[in-house]
Amino acid sequence: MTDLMNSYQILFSYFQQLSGIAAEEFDAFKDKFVLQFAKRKEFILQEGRVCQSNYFILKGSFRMYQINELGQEMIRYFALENKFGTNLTSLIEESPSQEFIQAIEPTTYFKISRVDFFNLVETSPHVNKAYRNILENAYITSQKRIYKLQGMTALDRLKWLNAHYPGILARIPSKMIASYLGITPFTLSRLKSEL
Amino acid sequence: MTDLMNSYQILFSYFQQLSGIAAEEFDAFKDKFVLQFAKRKEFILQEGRVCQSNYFILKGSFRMYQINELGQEMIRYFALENKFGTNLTSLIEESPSQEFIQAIEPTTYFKISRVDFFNLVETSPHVNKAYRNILENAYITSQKRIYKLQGMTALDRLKWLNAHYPGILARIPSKMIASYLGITPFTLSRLKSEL
DNA sequence: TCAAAACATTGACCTAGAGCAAGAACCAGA
DNA sequence: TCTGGTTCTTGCTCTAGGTCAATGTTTTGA
Repeated sequence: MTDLMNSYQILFSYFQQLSGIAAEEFDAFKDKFVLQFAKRKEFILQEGRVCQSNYFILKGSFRMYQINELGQEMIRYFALENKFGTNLTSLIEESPSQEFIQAIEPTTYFKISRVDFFNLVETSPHVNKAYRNILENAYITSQKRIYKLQGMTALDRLKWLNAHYPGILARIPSKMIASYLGITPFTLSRLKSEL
Repeated sequence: MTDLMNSYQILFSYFQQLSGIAAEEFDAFKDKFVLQFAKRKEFILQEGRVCQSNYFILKGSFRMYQINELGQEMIRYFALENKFGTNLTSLIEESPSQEFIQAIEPTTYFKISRVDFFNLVETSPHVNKAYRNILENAYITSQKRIYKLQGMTALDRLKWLNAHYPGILARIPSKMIASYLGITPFTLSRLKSEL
């Protein structure tokens, strides 16, 4: 099936860039990655459940978010095309997730189970290297986020987001952007006119 | 030298717990870790320089912080005893650090160069595993921090810090705690009476 | 041991951004 | 293509936490 072949090609390119893996090695494990589809607003992971898989977005987007004591959604991350995304904390610790993962748009993605994934990390030096890279980047991204969110005004944070993820304001609903930035949709609406 | 031996013992325990490494393997590379001392307020890393080493605290503490456009210090992390601490972003990317690392108290620590460290990560599966664990925890900690800092009131953040790092309020100067929590020392002073 | 400097507290203000209500514009799906 | 429900905007008001100034309290290093 051409579509699946093509999707594997995209995943292969991803691994190859991060680790220089050879096609033969990739072919040997690629079937651990299962192609999946999610409708708009479909939940991939519910709060309270242990995250069982790692996901690689082919087309569409996921959002990772929590709901706090006051019932407000707090978005931590938008997983866009060509990115792995999961609740790493839950996946690593096998602890109940405090996050939801939800498709924002109709989304095509690969899914690999925790067991298979960490097996690959342990047995394939190339996957190990790619995982290390994913972790390192996840960490770096989250550090940047801490520094950007703290100490900047809401307007500056918005400008930063816009510069860093061009086009995201057009693609993702404003209320989700607001949640990601830690401001209310009201404030965001007012700030957009100042951009 | 007893002191050095003892310090290696502590580092060995650390690695052993995370990876189950054997004493022989540890002994083969332990001399890559060099014992160092820093005076109170001594800088370990200056902003703008590429971070060259990873550090393991034996006694004392480091703080990692940035200075923003308005000249305010923003503390990201307190490295206490028995923890690795460095500017991972700069160390990994070999990019100029945007952070300072400074000893808060007189501090005894191990230092290992980037080259030696990543060599060990590549060649020793046990160190690789320990590094993975460090990265995973760094990531998890920073995720928690994002969720705690956003959406909680300043008082709740303070309570969280106090519960999570018992005794830190007595040990670390208030103005640093305030900076870590993203509030002013004035606000912290007022909040402490509400604890 | 003690002076100078750094740190902490408190009071009186001020402001960025929240909350809420009401209405307008925009979809998604049937 | 229409329609009912989301989403977005805008005005008004309110509050958590910031700023600044004045004063008291620790630290520390010579």
